[in-house]
Amino acid sequence: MTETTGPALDRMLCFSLYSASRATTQVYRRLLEPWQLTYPQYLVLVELWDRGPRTVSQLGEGLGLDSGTLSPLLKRLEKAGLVTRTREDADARVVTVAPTERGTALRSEMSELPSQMWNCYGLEPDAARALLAALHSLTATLHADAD
Amino acid sequence: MTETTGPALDRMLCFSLYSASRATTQVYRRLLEPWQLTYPQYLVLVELWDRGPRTVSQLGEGLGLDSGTLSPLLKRLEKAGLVTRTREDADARVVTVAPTERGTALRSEMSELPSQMWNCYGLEPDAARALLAALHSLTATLHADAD
DNA sequence: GCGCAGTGAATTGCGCACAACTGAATTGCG
DNA sequence: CGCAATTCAGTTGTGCGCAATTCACTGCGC
Repeated sequence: MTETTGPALDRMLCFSLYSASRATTQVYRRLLEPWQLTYPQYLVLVELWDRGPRTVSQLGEGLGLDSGTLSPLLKRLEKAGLVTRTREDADARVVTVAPTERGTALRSEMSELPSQMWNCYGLEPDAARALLAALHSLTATLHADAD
Repeated sequence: MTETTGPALDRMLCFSLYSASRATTQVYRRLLEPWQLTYPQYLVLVELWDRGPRTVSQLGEGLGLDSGTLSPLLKRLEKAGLVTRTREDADARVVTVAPTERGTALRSEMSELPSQMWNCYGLEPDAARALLAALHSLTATLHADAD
């Protein structure tokens, strides 16, 4: 039988998401420690590896973050020598972010990371797919609510 | 057919959790606005309503937060007149947090909030239960991994 | 009683998130 | 062309998260 009573927080979906999300970033913190990267910084690199050079807006679109979060984060990645930030000639408002050679090299250095994470999750492929789909759908619904 | 390719971030469970979690707190931000409460502050109140006065450690246990997060947060709740913080006579290291009359009154004022959230999620009861269970299990697994 | 390891909360420092704002650059419209 | 509206990145300010440290207090052994 599934619990329908019990601690209030355990019945709140928001709290389950919040807890699960923080639990994953804690695992990432450990895995990313050798590269001195934070989890959001890693996400930016994943996006750059996956899609190539991106403007700040495009990164914001992909990650759901605004310039208030990205600008300082990208500055730190630049300082770490992992990305370059170049203002476009054609439109001087736009800054394009591209991985440096070192930034690109990390892709293969870190290639085991995703499978390490899946091991940590300990989910069957079907369960993983179902959870992924449920979360995408939920996020889409919530973003739609926001209008 | 389910996508097995596509944007890298969309295949990462961590990112789905991160996105979904931020999407829920954004909805909460809007719903909590009338009371000028943040989502973590609301969680503290829920815990106090559910379990009665709690020490800082107990709150930390329940929410998975440490004193570094809770101490300033509780100070803000105290300043807002929603909780009291009293150092125990029996053990002066311990601080007990209790809702004030106003803090308790909020419980009924905000009683519609949970169902409003469930409406936003737009999930069938079965789907909601399944998601909740999957997330609890995942969080437990990840916490176990951390050892 | 005295010292001392251990505990509980608070503080410090850093990096997100996010709202609000700024300022430069561009677009579009008359 | 001229200029107002828009766009893009960056800045500022607040509040988490979390590691590391501090500080007061407790309890234990002697």
